[in-house]
Amino acid sequence: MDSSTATRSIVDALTKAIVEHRLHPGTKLAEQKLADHFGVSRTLIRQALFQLVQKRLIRMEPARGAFVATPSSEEARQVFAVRRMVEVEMTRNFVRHATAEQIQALNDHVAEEKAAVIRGDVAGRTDLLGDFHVRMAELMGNQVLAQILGELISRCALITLMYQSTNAAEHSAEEHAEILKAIAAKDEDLAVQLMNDHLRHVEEGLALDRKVPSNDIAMALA
Amino acid sequence: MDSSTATRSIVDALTKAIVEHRLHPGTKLAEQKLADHFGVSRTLIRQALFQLVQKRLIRMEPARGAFVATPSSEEARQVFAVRRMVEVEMTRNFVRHATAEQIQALNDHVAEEKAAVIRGDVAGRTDLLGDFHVRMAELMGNQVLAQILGELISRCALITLMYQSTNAAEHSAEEHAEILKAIAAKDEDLAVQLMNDHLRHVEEGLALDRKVPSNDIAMALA
DNA sequence: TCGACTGAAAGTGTATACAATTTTAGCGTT
DNA sequence: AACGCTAAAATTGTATACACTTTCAGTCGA
Repeated sequence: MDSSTATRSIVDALTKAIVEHRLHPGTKLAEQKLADHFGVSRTLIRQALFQLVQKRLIRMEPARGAFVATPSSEEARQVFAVRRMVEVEMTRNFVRHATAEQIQALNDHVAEEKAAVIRGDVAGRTDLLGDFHVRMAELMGNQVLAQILGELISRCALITLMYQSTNAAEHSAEEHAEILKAIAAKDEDLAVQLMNDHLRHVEEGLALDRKVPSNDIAMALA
Repeated sequence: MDSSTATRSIVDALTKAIVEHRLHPGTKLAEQKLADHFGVSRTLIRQALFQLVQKRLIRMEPARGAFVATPSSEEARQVFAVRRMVEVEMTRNFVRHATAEQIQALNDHVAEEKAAVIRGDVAGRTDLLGDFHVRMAELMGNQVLAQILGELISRCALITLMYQSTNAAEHSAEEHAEILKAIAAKDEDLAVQLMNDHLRHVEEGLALDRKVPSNDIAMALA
């Protein structure tokens, strides 16, 4: 394992804070402050920060410290391109092998999504919308897939915060339901197409061409 | 970046050693020995080890230390399943957008592979065969894809060492050439199919059902 | 008022110290 | 000879120390 679970729990806490938008892109993560907050030494904080660097949720600049990542629009496009590649094929395989129980599990999940939408629970909604995709991977019994997809979706949470324009995510729950209907009908091509469209819609809801608000004066005025 | 490049170079050195089979699955990686070898303190070694855990090339057991990973056959199957998902779609996209220069670059690469095969350079061959897939991702300009695929392929190097039965990898260079021919002909479906077959062949060349030589007595006698 | 300089404060990067756990070696008993 | 017990050695996990870099506040000069 991560060896000590202490480091793991710090990673999880920071990941959650970043994904749930309680820590904004660009925010400085001072080691001593984090150490005080978690009640441990900088040693463990550093271990956690290095892991977050690998998950691309933060970046570290030499001698300057750690900052919540600010993914470029180019990186955003690449992340979505990979998601489409992975999830299109995942959907195809899922349609082929899914049992009634697995489809029911996803159905329950979509019901939760809709409930969160109705009660206006934005944080819960965002969480659940991402989990839908990871859940599918888990139901296929592929942990490797689930983990990779989970990381891609974490990055999408950051991307969404930085570039969100329209609230196109509003329709995501409905699109999930549509996808699921096609899966239940064992309509492989339709399910794949709907998943592809869904991911395209999410990406199109972002303003990836917009100039991103930057702290870098020189760049902002270039 | 990784902050200090020191840690990075240790990670790279260990990764290389594991992927090139100079460190065998299950080998204990004692921190002080590594520290002495690299001429740094345990601090940097630990940072490197944690990164290798995330890359799934080693595992760490609480209070017992780090060991070169011994992926299970189940994990092996999952890694290959993900590779097929990713690479099938990658190939499809590559066929659609590849320029003549990009195809030529892959052609050159396959030529190198064949040269390595002919001169009997096993280490170089293995390296090049994996790079073919990463190279395609890079040529598409998708760094995110290239990185994920690179990690999957590192894991495959470990898997191959543990489960290799036939030397089916002998044919890989030829299969790469076939795939490339289909790409050059812009035959999307054929290229995709050949890539799928190729990955299936590599997986079939492994003895994933064979009992893996285990140090765990209890398990070996179960 | 603005800008450049300077020294203190804060922060990062690496090494070392030390408690806690595991491994190893030795010894006696059966 | 095989087994179990015990003490020493080695190893890990976390905290701390310290050198070096960056940041910031205040001061001086234009």
